[in-house]
Amino acid sequence: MIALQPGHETAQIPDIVIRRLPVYVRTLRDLHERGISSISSDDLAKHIGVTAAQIRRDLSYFGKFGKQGKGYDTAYLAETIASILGLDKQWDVALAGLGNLGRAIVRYRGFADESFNIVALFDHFADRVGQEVGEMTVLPDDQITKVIQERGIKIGIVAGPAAVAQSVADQMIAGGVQAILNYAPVVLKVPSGVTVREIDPVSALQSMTYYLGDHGDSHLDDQDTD
Amino acid sequence: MIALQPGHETAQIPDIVIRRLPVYVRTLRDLHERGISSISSDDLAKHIGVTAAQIRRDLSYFGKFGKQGKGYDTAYLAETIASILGLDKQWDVALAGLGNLGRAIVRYRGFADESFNIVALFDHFADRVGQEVGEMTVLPDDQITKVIQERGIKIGIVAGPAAVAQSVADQMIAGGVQAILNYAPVVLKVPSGVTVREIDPVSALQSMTYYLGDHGDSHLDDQDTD
DNA sequence: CCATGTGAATGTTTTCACAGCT
DNA sequence: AGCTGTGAAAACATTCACATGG
Repeated sequence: MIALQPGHETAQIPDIVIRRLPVYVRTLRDLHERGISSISSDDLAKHIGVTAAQIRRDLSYFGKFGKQGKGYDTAYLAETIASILGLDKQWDVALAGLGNLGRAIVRYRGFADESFNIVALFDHFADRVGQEVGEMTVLPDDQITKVIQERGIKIGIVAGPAAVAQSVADQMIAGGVQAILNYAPVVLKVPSGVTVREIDPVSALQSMTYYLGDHGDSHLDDQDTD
Repeated sequence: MIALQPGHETAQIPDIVIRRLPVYVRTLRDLHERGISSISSDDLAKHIGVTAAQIRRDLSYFGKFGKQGKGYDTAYLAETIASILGLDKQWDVALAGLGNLGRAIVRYRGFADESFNIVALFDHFADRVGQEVGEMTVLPDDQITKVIQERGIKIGIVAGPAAVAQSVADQMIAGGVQAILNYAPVVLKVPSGVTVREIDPVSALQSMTYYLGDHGDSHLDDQDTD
């Protein structure tokens, strides 16, 4: 993790800015891989589908990364933002809930490639405990707190049904988890100091149907980042 | 779909409000099922994890649904909002991309329960074409436009890899799709009139790691609805 | 001359606070 | 007495527009 530049350490950075940074990293890495070593905020904005002013403003919270008249070095900026986010290390992740969704998440290679290793699996239901998934053994819920604490895991994924999601989250937090990715269709209550992001495809679909009616025109090119 | 009350037909309602409505519907239906027939904005806010003023303001875009001194009728409000969103009918959905993720989505019962039926499957890769998934035959990409048009499908799910996502989306849109749920880690370019919501768990995780560093305190109980 | 970084302006969203209805 | 619905205020986010530096 790099040091922020002087005058930036204490600024309170809006969460909405933080949520856009991963998309910048992904896009900049892609540009770099395609042989583009430098890019203006204008061109980057076109790739991402936001405004150039927004990119410049977002970056200004962290320092000065561009060269006037030239633009940004794609490789340097990608790895600088990645470092600000803490993506220059691998993070251990615990996952609870091994139904269809949980298994698909364990099989998914995208997390490991992007700084996250799922290293512990839990399930509420006895018939799943002891099963092997992705070379790991599924443990019972009552071990969540202990295992997370022992291994120093800071990130949890909740993939089980709504009815057990809060209890699982509570046990993860008791073990020291400070970030939860929640796939359950329920709003988790967490103490301050814990960040939650919801993955809610059903709500996403249900909100889009509004624009399929005879209401107002749709006209949004929404770029939700979750 | 119910008629909006007079004076509300033409108001331009913020998308951020629309995106919160599914959570209101879900919570109100749950309260109703648990035998709670009436609730104040204050109590509803506590259940959802937002402020009471926000709920009242959000609802005010659509009409007056409460009884002063009493609160809201849970069943009535749930079905009224559902109707505003267009959830009082089932919507046909086309899905492209039948890797692990796509198969998990087809198997997932949550969509069908919440107004969405996946009725057509497509894949770019020849070895998946012709396979049976969830009692449907996987069709090749070059049939996307035709089948969507013939069946009048308005909603698409893009579950394939980033490299083919834009091309698949373009073909869906050519067939008449106006709403896309995008699981691919790429920003889709779509014409005005088409709504896109991103499902991006990797970005969600990557943004939370920011708060696990020695930056500012985490303090957010984020309620992302996508 | 080009494109950043940023004050200032604008636009949007949330919250306050209370008049008014039941 | 309790709680809604909503003007007005405050907070927040985006965009403009330009001085500045390479």
